[in-house]
Amino acid sequence: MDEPAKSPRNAEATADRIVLAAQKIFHQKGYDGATTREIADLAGINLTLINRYFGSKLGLFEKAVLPHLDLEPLLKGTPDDVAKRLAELYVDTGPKEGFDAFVVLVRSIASKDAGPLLMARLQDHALEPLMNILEGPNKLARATLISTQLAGLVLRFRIMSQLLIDDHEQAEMKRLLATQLHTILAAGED
Amino acid sequence: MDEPAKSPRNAEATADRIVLAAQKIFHQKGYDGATTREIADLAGINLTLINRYFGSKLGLFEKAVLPHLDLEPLLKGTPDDVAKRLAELYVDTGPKEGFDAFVVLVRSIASKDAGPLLMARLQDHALEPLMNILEGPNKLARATLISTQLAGLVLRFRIMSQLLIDDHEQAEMKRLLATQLHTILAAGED
DNA sequence: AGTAAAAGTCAACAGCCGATTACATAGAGC
DNA sequence: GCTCTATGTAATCGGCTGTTGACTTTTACT
Repeated sequence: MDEPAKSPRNAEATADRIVLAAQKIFHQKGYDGATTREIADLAGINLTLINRYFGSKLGLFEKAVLPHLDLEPLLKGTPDDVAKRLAELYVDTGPKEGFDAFVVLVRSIASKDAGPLLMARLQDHALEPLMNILEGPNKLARATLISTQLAGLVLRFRIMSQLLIDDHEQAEMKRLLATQLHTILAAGED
Repeated sequence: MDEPAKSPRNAEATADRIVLAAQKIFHQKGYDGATTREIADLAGINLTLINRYFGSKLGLFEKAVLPHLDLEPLLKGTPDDVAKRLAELYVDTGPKEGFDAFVVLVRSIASKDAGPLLMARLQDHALEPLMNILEGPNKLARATLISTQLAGLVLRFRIMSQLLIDDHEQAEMKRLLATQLHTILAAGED
């Protein structure tokens, strides 16, 4: 049960531990709810190292969370592929452990400090990629309706996840969602 | 531009002023971001009256916000009516002034104190009413997909509302959304 | 071995927050 | 007019937060 032998005086490794701990705490409590002391404790490092390595709490947030707020990796393939992948991924009643940047987004959107950063990032790395894979007319309207549906699903299944769901209902939900997404994604196809 | 002549020593009127101010501040900053001092200043009353009349900040939140978190009034009429009404209401790029309980919800969902109250209330006064107006099978799945879409739209148009939208795109969005909602709402009709 | 820089530690500051206690004032009923 | 109570005010407490400056320890290099 010894400590993991904290490799001696390695700045890079220390910064990594801080980032890992920050992701976990930001995920659980959002930006405002997270405290630098709690992050430091979880990382097993001294509080002041956060400011030394990242300048400020907000600087740490930018390094630990913002880069992972990106929808693009999920949008490869045909409209069919994308619709099924998103349905499978976002209708998920599984355990909520780990780190999810979109959960952090919803839990931090009201923050005076982190909110503006999140909105700008979402614009460039969620709505834009979504518009770029669409064919046909009304790209903005269609991309918006998809992104809002996904945002709502994050809220429902990854934040308000206490309400359990029957397996059959869950399967039906995935089917309905995939159909809904496909309708919008393929609206411009022949 | 005088003050509204604070009627002398009227407890009920004072409590009302506090509620009004609380709604405005909670709307703007969410539960954690709002401070009792700011609410008291806006209401033009002494800070301690909040605790006297409502017990605590959370008590004020329960009286000022929770009762307005109710989807039922919007669900009257035929599926056609409901779909068009929701599309018109939730795809709205208008000014974000006033008080909207669903905005408060999204901005407070991460709060350790207010979060649980909001989740319970949403379950009883949003998902339940939605399920009750549905005919046919898979009520939970369909009601969930509608509620998540609406939640996402709140986030997009009432919180991340800085991005303006072309009139044509907005009209198209309403049309698409109404179709989408109607498909789910009327899934059990003949 | 000696030195200088990097890495880590310690103590504390200044500010804000919700809540409480004790005190002052006005109004209603007799 | 007096008193009791409801209403409003002032001062402050204890706690938490992000951040900073001064100090100590380790590592790398000559």
